[in-house]
Amino acid sequence: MNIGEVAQRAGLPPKTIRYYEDIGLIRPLRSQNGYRAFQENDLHKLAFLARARALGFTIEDCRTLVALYDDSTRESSQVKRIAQEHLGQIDEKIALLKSMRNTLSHLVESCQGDDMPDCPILDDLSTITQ
Amino acid sequence: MNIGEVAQRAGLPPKTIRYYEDIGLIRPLRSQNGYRAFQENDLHKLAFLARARALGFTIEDCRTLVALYDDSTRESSQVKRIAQEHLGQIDEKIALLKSMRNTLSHLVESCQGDDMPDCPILDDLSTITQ
DNA sequence: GCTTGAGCTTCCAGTCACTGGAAGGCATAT
DNA sequence: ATATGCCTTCCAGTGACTGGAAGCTCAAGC
Repeated sequence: MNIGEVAQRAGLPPKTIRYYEDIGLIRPLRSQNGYRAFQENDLHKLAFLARARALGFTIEDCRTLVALYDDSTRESSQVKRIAQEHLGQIDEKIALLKSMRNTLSHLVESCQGDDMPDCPILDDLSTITQ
Repeated sequence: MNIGEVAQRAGLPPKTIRYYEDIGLIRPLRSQNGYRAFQENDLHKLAFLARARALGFTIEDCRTLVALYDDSTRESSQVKRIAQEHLGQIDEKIALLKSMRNTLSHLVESCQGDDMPDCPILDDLSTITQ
């Protein structure tokens, strides 16, 4: 498979796949013409990466996960721990966004939104909070 | 005020304040010794920026908001519109994270997390979803 | 056989919003 | 005179790509 096909099937842009090779996440073979020659295994790894990234795992998480994926002697507890840590990070992000949402929606509600310059949003934002 | 004090009071690292000057968000005066000489107005703007960034507005949003802040002939509807758009983006991010959380927590629950290599998390991740 | 166009290659630069570190000047206290 | 701490600029790096240029390869059409 050339990069175009594998990109299609894994759901990643070719640029990203080249980047993943650059940083050592995958090591596709090369054809005689210099083209990358992807095997089934590469495709699965790339699909893996696409899905893990979509779930918000960092590239470094992915590096560990791919290594575990390749390692037949892994313990599933290792994978579970990484996933749980990530779940915790997602929860933190959600909490932060909810708090931001809360503050901002109060501000938006309090603003007239007319042709006058008075704006509680700007007033609040420029307040120094010691 | 020197940069250290203003950093303290606005709640931003000095490095970030210099960066904000670099990209033209603020234009502090200079003392004869070359130090930045911040006025009250600069302080308020920096507090504004700190808070807006903490609420997740992009730098470009901030640029617009600061311009409106400086513009006494602004209409509050302009500010409200930007805030509402941002609120929508926050909602999108929350929805995305919740969906990620959902998928991931199902995976985590289905994984034994023992010393065996079998791991539904890895199995799922490597599945090609057409 | 020649051309055209798509697809592939590498390499360099840019994105966003900082952050770290080096090298050196300035201010104040001892 | 020196030590310290704050200030300055400049350069480089982060994470995870993304865009674009210049050039090679391949398959199809004439």
